[in-house]
Amino acid sequence: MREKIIEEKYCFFKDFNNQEKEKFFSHAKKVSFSKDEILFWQGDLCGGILYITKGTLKVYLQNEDGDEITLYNVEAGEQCVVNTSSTITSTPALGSAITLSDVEGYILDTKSVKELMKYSDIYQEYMFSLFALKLTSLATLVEDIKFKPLRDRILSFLKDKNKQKIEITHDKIAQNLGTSRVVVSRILKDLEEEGHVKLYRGFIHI
Amino acid sequence: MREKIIEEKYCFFKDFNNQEKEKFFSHAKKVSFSKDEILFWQGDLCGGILYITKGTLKVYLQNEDGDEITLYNVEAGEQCVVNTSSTITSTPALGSAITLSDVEGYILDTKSVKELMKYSDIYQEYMFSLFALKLTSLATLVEDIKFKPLRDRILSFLKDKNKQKIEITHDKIAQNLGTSRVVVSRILKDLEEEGHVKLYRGFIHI
DNA sequence: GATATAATGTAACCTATGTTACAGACAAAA
DNA sequence: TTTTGTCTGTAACATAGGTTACATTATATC
Repeated sequence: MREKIIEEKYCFFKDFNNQEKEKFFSHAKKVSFSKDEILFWQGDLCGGILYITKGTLKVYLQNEDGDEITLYNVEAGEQCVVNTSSTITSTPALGSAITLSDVEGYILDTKSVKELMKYSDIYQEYMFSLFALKLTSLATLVEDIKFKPLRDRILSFLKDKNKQKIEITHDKIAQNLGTSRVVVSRILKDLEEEGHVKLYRGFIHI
Repeated sequence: MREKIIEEKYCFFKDFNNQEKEKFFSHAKKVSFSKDEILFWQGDLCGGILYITKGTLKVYLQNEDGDEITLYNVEAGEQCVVNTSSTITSTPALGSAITLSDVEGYILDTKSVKELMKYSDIYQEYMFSLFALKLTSLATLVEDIKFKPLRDRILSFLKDKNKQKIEITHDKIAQNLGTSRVVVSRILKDLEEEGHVKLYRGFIHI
């Protein structure tokens, strides 16, 4: 049964009563995307909220020159705040979203989201905590970009993966942090010499 | 009658019915602060939301070295999202707030805020649109810091004031943008030579 | 294996921004 | 008027990060 996954992954679902669950599933539509698909562009209006059961997506900002910087990733059990914000206030998405892997999930359309919010205190509270959380993470991002040297940001980026072996290219890291590949390579080399990491083709060991 | 000011300044108040207004004013407490008072520090827990009827405050981030960067200002008729977020989710404030002038207003305590949110759809919707708005402004800030040259950020900063004569010191501008006074002076001089501004002691003409 | 493609290494360079240090100019207070 | 503090101007310098350009590997595909 598909629904099991949602119930396991999304914390607010555990607290839902049967009516709330019913309201959710009677309107949610099963969707799936393949890797590297754009879910929405900066400026688009989102018509619903995606609840991921499998896969990962990335939300990022882009300037005119095509330079980008990642705001955050979204995995199963998480809800994308840019998507949410655009959906419930009918405003343009402030960033773009792209799948980093094959993604499966359910989409709950705007109308149903609003109804469920009105009906369910639990759902509503979840929304607010989501906003609060992402607001904080954005503020932290501002602080990091402004005050942290790239070296530290790269190290944090790697350590946040919570893995020994991180499969990523220097180019991807550069994109995530909003800098260039050469700079990342240079700094990674330094970090290797200092013994913080060990570099291989396509992956990095901490 | 004091209440008039709130009703005029805050848009959600216009749509309130008498019961909603009653709920608000039966719990809101009149407060006033003098210039340069700290309302809360980064990390503090806010016990209520401030509704300003007079004056301006500034919300900013600070790193260990004391360097700071302004997130936004809040004026009469606006609600501070950092304050709001901390209050309704009982999480530490992600920035600090200081008054830029004498400030007057009403504080609605956490409990009353939550009750009013449950009771009033209008109030609730206002909250969400506030979050959405500030999320966007933070994302824009990230984009600006990362991709815009300081020159442009200074120009935008000045033009956003929507005045010919802007009374501000180079030092204040530097604090707002998270840079140093010398750099601001240098760039302002350039802007003056290009004919964009005219510099005086304590104020700037556009 | 041969070849093409992607990932990495590295050098040489440029520039915006930050830092330190000090001088002059103005304004308020005495 | 003198003094004191605040604001601005400017020079000289340091440096992190971005850019260009090209060589060198590793991996995948033929």
